[in-house]
Amino acid sequence: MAVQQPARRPGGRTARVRAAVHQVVLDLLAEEGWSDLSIALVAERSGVHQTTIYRRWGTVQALIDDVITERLTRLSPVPDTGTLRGDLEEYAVRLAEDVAGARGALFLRAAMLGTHAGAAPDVPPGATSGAEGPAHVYMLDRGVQLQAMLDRAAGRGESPPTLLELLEVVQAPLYFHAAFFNRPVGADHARALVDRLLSLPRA
Amino acid sequence: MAVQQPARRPGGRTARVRAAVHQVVLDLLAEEGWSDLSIALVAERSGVHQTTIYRRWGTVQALIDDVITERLTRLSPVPDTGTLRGDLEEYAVRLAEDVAGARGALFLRAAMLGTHAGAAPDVPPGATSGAEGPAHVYMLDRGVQLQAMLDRAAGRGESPPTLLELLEVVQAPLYFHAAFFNRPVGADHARALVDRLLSLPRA
DNA sequence: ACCTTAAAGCAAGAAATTTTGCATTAGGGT
DNA sequence: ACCCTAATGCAAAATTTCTTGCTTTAAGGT
Repeated sequence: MAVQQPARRPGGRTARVRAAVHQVVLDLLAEEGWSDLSIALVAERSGVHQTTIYRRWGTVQALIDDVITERLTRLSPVPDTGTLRGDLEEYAVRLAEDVAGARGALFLRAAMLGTHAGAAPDVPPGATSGAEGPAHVYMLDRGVQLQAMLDRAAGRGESPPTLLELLEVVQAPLYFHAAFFNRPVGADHARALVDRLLSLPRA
Repeated sequence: MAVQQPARRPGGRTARVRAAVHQVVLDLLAEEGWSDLSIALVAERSGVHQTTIYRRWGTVQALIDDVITERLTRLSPVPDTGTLRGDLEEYAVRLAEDVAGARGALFLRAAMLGTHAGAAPDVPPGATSGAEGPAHVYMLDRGVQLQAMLDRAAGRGESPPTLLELLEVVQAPLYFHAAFFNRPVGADHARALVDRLLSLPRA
């Protein structure tokens, strides 16, 4: 028989506590700002004891990272409209919206910091593996999904750009706007980026 | 006669203290990581008393921001090679180098966080003015410099891209690579971005 | 050289943040 | 239903972070 695992219990109360804490973190990120987010505050608002938060997440950074990762991962799936341009435009416009609001910028900043140097002391699940983690986990997942979207287009006989081109021409500018300027990016501009992408010289 | 100013004294010792602190922050950012940077540590290493750091900068964030801003501002000036392509390529390659190294990524992250919600309690100079500061100060300065570079090209009869295009097509991707993937960006790739920029349809 | 006082140093204390040992609650398997 | 124990709650203590009042040092002007 296999080695007896410590028998985790992710259900019931644990799940509720997790949800409550996550919710409060999201609220606080949105309303307060960024630096006013302390474990003490989250504990008070959520009714979850400080000790629990310290034991489960360890640091504010790890907590934020957990929240952000879940949030980003559960973001609306990549579109499948039937045409390459349709998919790209929907993706770009949605990304622009997500990332534009005051909330989006916060998420971006948080994501940028996340999952790097210090991992939580107690939580093995998403533990940072290597020293120089190549990227934020979210990016990898999303990359795979986007590649699938491009592959679908190729399967239909269209000639899609590469994933790198998509990231560089559409995603990077949107992130850039959100991160360094607080100005929102309109749907029209997002579509202009897609135009630019589609008019790149095909390899 | 004018109102008697408090008569600042930025010289001598003050300057030395500032330099010492800045140097230590740079070292710590480079060697340790990001989260291990505490005022206590900076004080100990620099030989400057904690109290001084608290009074001059107030928070770690403000301190980092000050260091980063100075560092970025003093970055090599925008090039002036005599041709648009030359300027752009030199700029792109240098930016890629600056931003690529382990240090560059840290700077980027720090800059991204900097100058937003909480300003230092005691330091009027670079105080965050509005509620929703449009961008990092550095970005504005650099934007002006880059615009001048583009204007020079226009003055020579070349037809340069807009500043927005330059930022979106060259700068954003470079930042994106540095921020979300730790992979360095080679000079060749940087130049490819310039090619892409220059082959955009002219307005 | 000699004042004046901004800026830095120092030490004590206040206020947070984080840890720890034990009691209590409630999953989840039998 | 019952048991075992992971997960949480609780309170006290340890630790770190930040503030405050006062003293000392040294710019920078005369």
